[in-house]
Amino acid sequence: MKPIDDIPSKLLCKVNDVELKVDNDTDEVFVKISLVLDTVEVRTPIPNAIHERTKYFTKVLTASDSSTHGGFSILKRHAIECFPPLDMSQPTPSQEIVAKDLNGYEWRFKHIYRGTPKRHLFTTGWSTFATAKKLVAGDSFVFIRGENGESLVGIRRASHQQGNIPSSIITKENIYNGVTASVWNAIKNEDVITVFYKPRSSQFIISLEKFVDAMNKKFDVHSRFTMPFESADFTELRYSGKIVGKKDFSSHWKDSEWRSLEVKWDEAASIPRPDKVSPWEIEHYASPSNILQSALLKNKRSHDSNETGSKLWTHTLTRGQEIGQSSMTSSISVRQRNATDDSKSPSSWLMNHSVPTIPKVNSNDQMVVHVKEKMTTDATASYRLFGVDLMAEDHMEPNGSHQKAIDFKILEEKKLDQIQNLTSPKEIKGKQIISTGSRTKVFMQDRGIGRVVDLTLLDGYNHLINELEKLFDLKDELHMNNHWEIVFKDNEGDVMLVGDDPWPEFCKMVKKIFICSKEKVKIMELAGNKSPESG
Amino acid sequence: MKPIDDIPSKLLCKVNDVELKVDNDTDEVFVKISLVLDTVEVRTPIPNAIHERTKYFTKVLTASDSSTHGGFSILKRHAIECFPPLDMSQPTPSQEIVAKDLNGYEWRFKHIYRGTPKRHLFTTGWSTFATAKKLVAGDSFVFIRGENGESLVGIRRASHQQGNIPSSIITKENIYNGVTASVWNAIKNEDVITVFYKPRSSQFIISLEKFVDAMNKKFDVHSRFTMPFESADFTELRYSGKIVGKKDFSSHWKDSEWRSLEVKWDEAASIPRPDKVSPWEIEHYASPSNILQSALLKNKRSHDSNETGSKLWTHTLTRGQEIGQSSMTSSISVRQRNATDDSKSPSSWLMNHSVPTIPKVNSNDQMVVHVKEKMTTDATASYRLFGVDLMAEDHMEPNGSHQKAIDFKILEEKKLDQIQNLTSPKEIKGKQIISTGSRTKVFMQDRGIGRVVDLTLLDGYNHLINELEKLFDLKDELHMNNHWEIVFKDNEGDVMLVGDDPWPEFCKMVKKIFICSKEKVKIMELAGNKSPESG
DNA sequence: TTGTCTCCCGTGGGGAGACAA
DNA sequence: TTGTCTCCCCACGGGAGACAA
Repeated sequence: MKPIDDIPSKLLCKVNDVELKVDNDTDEVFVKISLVLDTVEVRTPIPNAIHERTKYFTKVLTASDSSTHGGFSILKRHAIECFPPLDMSQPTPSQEIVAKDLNGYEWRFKHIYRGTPKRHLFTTGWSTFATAKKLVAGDSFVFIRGENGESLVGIRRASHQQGNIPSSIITKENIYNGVTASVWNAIKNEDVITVFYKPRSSQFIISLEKFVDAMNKKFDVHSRFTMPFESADFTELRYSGKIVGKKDFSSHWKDSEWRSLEVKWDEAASIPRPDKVSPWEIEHYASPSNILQSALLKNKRSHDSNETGSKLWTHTLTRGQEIGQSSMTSSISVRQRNATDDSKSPSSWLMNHSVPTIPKVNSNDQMVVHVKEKMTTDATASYRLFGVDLMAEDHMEPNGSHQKAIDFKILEEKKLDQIQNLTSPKEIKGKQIISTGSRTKVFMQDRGIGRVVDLTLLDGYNHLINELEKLFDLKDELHMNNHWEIVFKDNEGDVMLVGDDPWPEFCKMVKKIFICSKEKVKIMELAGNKSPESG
Repeated sequence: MKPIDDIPSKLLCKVNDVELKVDNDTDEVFVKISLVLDTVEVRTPIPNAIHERTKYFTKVLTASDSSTHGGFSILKRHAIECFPPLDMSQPTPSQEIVAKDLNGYEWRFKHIYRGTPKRHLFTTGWSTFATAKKLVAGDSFVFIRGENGESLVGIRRASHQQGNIPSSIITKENIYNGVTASVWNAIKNEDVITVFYKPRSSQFIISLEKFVDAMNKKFDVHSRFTMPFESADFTELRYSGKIVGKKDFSSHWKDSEWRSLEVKWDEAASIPRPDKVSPWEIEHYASPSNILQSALLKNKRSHDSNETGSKLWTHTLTRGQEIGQSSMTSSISVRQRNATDDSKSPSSWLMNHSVPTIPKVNSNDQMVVHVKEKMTTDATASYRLFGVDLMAEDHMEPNGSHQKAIDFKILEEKKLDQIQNLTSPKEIKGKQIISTGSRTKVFMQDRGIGRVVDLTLLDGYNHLINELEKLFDLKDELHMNNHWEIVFKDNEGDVMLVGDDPWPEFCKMVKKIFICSKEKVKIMELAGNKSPESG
């Protein structure tokens, strides 16, 4: 039984059903998608209700908002747009705002207009909410005023924070076997394939349209491209690079285009970027007008091709790729966004801010269209669908105690699975060569976002420390040496103190650099809940 | 592909490896067991160390203990037995008690003797601990006084509290498929089968001896039996009942005895009981003298049958049964205990109270015997299988905690914990090593961060030891040689004691150096780990 | 001897205006 | 207009003896 040998690297599917879901613990949204192979008839579902224009606002939490002292500042225009008007004749007008979250729980906030100068605030009720949702500075608060009075609240976490902690008794191998076996069963029995899409982490379902487009583009070695990313504040960043290699990187999955393009980025970036990408993630490098044009074309076609839009390629995940590489590629919060993205449309807006709830998208179109709308919404928003995401383990560097649990997991799995051995030796070597000396990721404890240093531009440890202090705005803290420790993971996966090796040796073997506090953190759980700034 | 049809309902296996583990979040203990089908040869490990007498106590938390007001009352005899003596000449004698938990975290408690009448209390530090571990009334606190001053704390939760929450995106089908596929692969490839045993919830591994016994007992419909359970305060409860049905209840697994007996209980009970049981869970109803007799017989036989003791039946789990009923990890807390249980023997007491184990058996027997001895030790104590004291959820092992430290702590400590002892960036600057020659990594147990020594700059073992003491801030500890063992992995991957080879030879073959506690070395030998870093 | 209660008091945090970016 | 600070004050909870089981 080696189902992997008999499963093609991609499967043409139709969308059978889509369920929007919320993780009850984390408020993380995801979509459960049921797919059938394209040979099977798709059922025709009930038309959708009509989407109405919706008032809403979102605000990235400031340090004050998320601190334990006091409440939440509401921007004036947000208060006016989304809350019932206050009786301004009173000295300190106030009212109670009630709103439900994605789980259906009701939250009550005292909305008060006070202070000198006057401003809008949430006081009573806010800290309960912030504590319950474990909000920290940088996370976002979303408020949607319901037409019927039923308002909604939602959150969106800043950098990619920990999703689900995998049960410690479920190994990656197990999940992997489970997924492949499930897919195989679905193929054999013409059964549905149930998959999960998590925004910003799933990468295994691609809309057929997108896939075909990518195949037609014919990316060759040496050709230049751009790829959209998401910055810390959710805005789009676009980086350009050059394709330097093109092949099947997984021996298990022949003819898989998934991450088949090896790339070199033009410039350094503040966010981590993969060194292998899939054709559908990138665009040919073009002038802005070109981009606009191709966008328009694409938009047009998407309106015509309802049928194809409902079809998806399911990229079967590969052991070497997903399991082996996930730790490298994952923390990348890669949101591809198409230039055609109408970020002003309410539905896409909602998705972007993780308040998908309650499908208000309503059309009289048929299911295919309906699905397609939703899929497109997702696709437009992120261009990545899906995955049984072997997820949490993906995001290994960021902060917090949870993260640590995951780190252990990874280490453990490495030990068990000998992951390194599963990927082809060539691949490993190639990767080392590419990552050596040019771009090295740096992570700092309690900072969710990784940075990158180019060691080839530095001439020694002192220089490196200067650079790190600059990157993380540490002034002289690292040189002062009373709080931080600098360590690195080497090419053998060991974590070593920075400074023991000669500089050139260090540059050759360093994979990632970490800055950690020296302080013994006794209570990991508690420490993990505090915001970096307040702690 | 329907592997389920081709996997027998039970597999005869030998124990290949056992790893004690702790869930970092919950302090829940579990064991990772690697099994090989009985056809494969089992390797022969080194005999076991001697278990020493250990002082410990456990206390079920009262409402006052777990309330947010005030501290923790310590019974007088516990304080006297387990804490250093207080200076009773003072008006309110007090001291600080330091102890590590299974994760290696240190907890500090103020132990004070005060009030009228005088009593022993934990004050400062207790509430932090109780909060962090999320203790509630009814949970238990465990304290073990280490011989070397390194005391240990642990917890044991009262009723079966929820263990790992399965990730919302991993379906039961997926796990099920994963498990069956993994087992199938192991069968086909004669590979190891890795399973996880969780005390009080796993029921799929049974010692061969126990299984054969059960088969010989021939339980028939209408025959009466007793079955042991565990009450809320961890004491044994024994309920009797009658067998009312007997058949394969799972259509998937033919000839499976697993939960093949439908039963009716004699009386109502305060704890949930299953209505289907497996033959090895129950005993024929008998008078106490009969029980004693059969116990003696069994004990005798167990000494004769070294070979069979190391074999296990792995009951392949079935969809309806495992996935459905045990909900992945937790369910009815069925503790089998044999009437022969000598609950006065220290080991059984320890196990029952979640303080374990280290098999006190030392023998010069071979692996099979060794494994078997472990099994028998456990079996004698509780008749519950596996490994080294799996009884309690928070089972702790004085030496075992180190083991855990390794599995779970490595990265964490690397990042946060024990960093303080290490060199600082300042030191780094002045300490640039010129030689690019021989750099050898050194790792110390419970220190996450590796260091490097240059052996070419050293002229012998003594020098090396000096250097190691410097690197890890050990003063004279290595020379004192009462706690640490220095070992190395050589160019053939073997782990050897440092000092046996001539210095130049050593320099030629050493790959990595490890500093381990002597205890840990023993554990490694016991568990058969191949290198300190993995264990 | 030890579980619970009540009293005492310090800390932390929610709510307010001040102030400055 | 809105983010941060500081001040104020109260509630919560840790530490103590009282008291009773």
